[in-house]
Amino acid sequence: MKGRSAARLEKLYDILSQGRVVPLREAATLCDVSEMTIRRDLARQEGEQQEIHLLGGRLLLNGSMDPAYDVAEQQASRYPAKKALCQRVVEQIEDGDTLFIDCGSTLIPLLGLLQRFSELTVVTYALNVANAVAPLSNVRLVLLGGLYYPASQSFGSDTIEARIERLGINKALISAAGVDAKRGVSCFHFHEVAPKRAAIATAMQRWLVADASKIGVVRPAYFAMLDEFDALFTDASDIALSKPDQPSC
Amino acid sequence: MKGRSAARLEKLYDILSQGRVVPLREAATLCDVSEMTIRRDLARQEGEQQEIHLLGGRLLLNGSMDPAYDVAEQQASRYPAKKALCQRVVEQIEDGDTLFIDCGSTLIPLLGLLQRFSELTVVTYALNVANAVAPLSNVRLVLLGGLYYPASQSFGSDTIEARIERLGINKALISAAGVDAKRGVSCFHFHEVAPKRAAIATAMQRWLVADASKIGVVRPAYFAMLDEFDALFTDASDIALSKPDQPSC
DNA sequence: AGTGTTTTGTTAAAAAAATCACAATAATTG
DNA sequence: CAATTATTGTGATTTTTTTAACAAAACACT
Repeated sequence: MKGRSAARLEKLYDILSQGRVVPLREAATLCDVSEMTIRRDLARQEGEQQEIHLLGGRLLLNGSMDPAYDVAEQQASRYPAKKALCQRVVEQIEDGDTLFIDCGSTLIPLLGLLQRFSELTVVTYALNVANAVAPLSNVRLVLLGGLYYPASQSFGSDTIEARIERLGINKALISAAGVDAKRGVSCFHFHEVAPKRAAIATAMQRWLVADASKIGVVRPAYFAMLDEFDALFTDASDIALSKPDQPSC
Repeated sequence: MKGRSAARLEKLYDILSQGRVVPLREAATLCDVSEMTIRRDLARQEGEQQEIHLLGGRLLLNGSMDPAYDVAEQQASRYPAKKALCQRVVEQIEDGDTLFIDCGSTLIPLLGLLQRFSELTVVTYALNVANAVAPLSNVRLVLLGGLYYPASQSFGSDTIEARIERLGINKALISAAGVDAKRGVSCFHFHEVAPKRAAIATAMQRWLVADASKIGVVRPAYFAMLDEFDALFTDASDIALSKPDQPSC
């Protein structure tokens, strides 16, 4: 029936699960069959869930092949501005810091820059942030869990405030979807309010990071006023800040 | 000089480091240049360290592209066995269930099979489980956070027990690294004991899922005895089970 | 502005990979 | 053992990806 095919797939899976990428040629030689047979084996498994993928004549295991990435599109908007912002932010981070990192796309470019430090702790409630930080061996990761909200790729819970307050956070890096000098700082999703407020309340330093497109904008959920922050990182120049003493760049 | 090119590479790197695979087309659109330019960018980086690879018209980050693999080291991951196990397990799952899903590789093949249900809730403390479940729109995801342990891709915390006990878990799917009829069920990492025990204590049904390679094996951390489970899913036949009344297959 | 350099886009050619169709082989069954 | 069925290999076809070459545009510098 499918014994032969399954046996080959198992063999290939075992090799691939060691983090290797195997050319189709090698796979065929290894299993002592033709390339066509391997192709057919791979097509057969497609019934359930695609496990082994054939990409450019090479077999690889990695999942998440779906090009259904809305994250990339979001990042496309004002990406250079966000990147530049993050570069300025990272200069203010010190070795050994415990950082609270907010959800959203603004702070994503920062995470790759954390490799330069020898030791850090990152606290977050966002799944994409956790995934970007998890491979970094120099960063201790604390993920605040709860119910998953796909729209913001983050978690919410009624105990998240209490859990954040137990953590010794040095610097809270807060992002926002809207920043208005008079009305305050806002975001899209209400479940984000609790963790943001808790981080602001607990952290020794609170930094607001928002590119120019957020300035003067108001979103559904207010979570803070501007003067609750110690610094505002932005590439906008036209906002009247009420804190001239702190480095607002 | 290399400002333009480097900026694009950085941008792509940031997107790719979120575990995505980006088609060359999309990359070109995203950077607002032609595909050829992206190709040239990628060729340029080859001087230093090969970071972004182009495979079959898709960009991916993963390293170890060298096909110089040792055939000799074929460690059996027993993937087909695990997959077959999971297929038997999924048959016992019902629509609307709230499932606790343990960490490790045993239960990973199950997650893709959850698409066939119309509505489920998955509770887990494993990052890889969360990532596999997050894209499923029919599954409500609850991730129990804490400090991240890379070795098991899971989280640990001193409050995880209390948080699990608040959840109404229908079926707890527990995996193990060792199953011994006399000595009990064990795992590698001590931080896994608390969530496992809490799930066993809370859940209405407890299922142990372990392939044959785990039977008769003992690992550092015991977390339960065999008779604490309502069912044992395994492909081994030689273990003397103490529960003949329940469906042990 | 004008020259030389670098960067980029377009086109065409080459190479590689994926698909298809059919023959050959091996396994299964009555 | 013959007949049927399933599985596999080979070669041709189509598609896609990669490479190469050249022209246009942007940039730097005098």
